[in-house]
Amino acid sequence: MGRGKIEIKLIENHTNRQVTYSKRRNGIFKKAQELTVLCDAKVSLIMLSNTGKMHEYISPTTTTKRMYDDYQKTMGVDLWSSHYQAMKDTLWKLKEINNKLRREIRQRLGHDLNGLTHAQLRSLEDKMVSSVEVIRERKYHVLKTQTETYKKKVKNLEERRGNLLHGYEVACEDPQYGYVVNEGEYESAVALANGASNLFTIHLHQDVRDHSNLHHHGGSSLGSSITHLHDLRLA
Amino acid sequence: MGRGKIEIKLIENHTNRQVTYSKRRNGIFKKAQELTVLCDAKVSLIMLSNTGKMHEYISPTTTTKRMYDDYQKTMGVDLWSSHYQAMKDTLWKLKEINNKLRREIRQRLGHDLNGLTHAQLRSLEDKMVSSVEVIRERKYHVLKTQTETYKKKVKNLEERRGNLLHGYEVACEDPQYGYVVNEGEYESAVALANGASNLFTIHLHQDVRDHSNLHHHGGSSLGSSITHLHDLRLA
DNA sequence: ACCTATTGATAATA
DNA sequence: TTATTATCAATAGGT
Repeated sequence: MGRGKIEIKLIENHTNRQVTYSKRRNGIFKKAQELTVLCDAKVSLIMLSNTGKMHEYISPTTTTKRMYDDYQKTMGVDLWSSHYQAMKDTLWKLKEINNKLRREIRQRLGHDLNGLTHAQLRSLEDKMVSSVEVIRERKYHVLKTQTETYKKKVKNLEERRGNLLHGYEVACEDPQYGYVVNEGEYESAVALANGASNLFTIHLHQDVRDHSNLHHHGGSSLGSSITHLHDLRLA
Repeated sequence: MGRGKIEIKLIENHTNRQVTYSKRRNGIFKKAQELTVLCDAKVSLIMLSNTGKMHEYISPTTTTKRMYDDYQKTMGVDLWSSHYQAMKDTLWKLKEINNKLRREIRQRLGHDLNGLTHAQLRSLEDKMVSSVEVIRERKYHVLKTQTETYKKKVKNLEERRGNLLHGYEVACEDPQYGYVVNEGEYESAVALANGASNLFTIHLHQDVRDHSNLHHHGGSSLGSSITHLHDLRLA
């Protein structure tokens, strides 16, 4: 249909191909819309040109997602199963690991010991005892370090105070002054020492879907009677 | 186009509608195929009649899944994210919990203690010590129970043996006979006692996708030049 | 984009 | 369902 029949084979001329694509695409869109109305059918039509432009028609009575969901049901082949399966597997493995970890912790808390034999209990006890030893050592270490740090701070402050007093040659004998300075610095030191516990925080970050590279420009050369036409460009 | 132009509105006559659907459907399929060839385009066309019959055309150079994937990328909105999001969330939470559990275990093993303050270490130590106490008690309990079970077994066997000897009034003084019986039962008893540890097994089961309710019948009234046409019926 | 000769699609009918 | 065919619709090539 045209000024001469054409063979159904790739149109070599690039411009010609573009024009034909555009014309025929609109033709198919119109036919899809007519079928939707005439026969109460639901149509999902997605077209991707060789230049990367994407266009779709979807019947107003449905959505693209629903159409593909129906398609999946009908085909019996789960289009997304490959996506799903890996995730399901991961999920399952994580759950399994999780349960094992929980059990281990419970046992180390002294619960859930019913299933363990005497030998297992003995082994567990030994491990716990040696772990307690490590913890105890660490505790002493922390205590010692903290004390030393504090001592150093105090010593340093005393020195600074001495220098101050000496440098200005001020015979300020009021003991309250020095005391206040000391106390102030002491409070800071303690706050600093305790503040270290704030480091004990788990920092989490979640990857977020990238929504850039989306070019969506609507429009259609068809009449206003045709709605639900989307003109999209591949990123 | 036909013996008279028609308004684009629902065809009331059921039979007429069916006929028109069938004809126009094939027309669109043909045009989709022509577009694919002429313009090197990729087309995914899914049609669902009001009678529940589903038909699709997909360009030979691609697959329905790939078209849908591309479509999603272009739209930026992940159409199946609703399916996945819950799963993704669960996955993330599990990972988080997992990490916390691991950390807790490591700390209870005496590792990773660097971030803990003296107070935290002290608390951990106390918990561990009391847990060890529970484990120790359990250990003794198991030992005691096992011993008692064994004692009972032995006693029971001795009684049975006595009854046997007495019942048959056999003056079998051969000490090896009784010894053998005893030993055999002893082995069983020990095996039974140790066998309890086999109960310490986690039973796992995974749900499997249901693939029933699939009706797939191919075919198309178009010529052999049009391939990749599927005629499907909704389950 | 628009035009129009020509081919292609199809509504009515059998 | 399938075939025919008079008509209308789509479009190839040119502006």
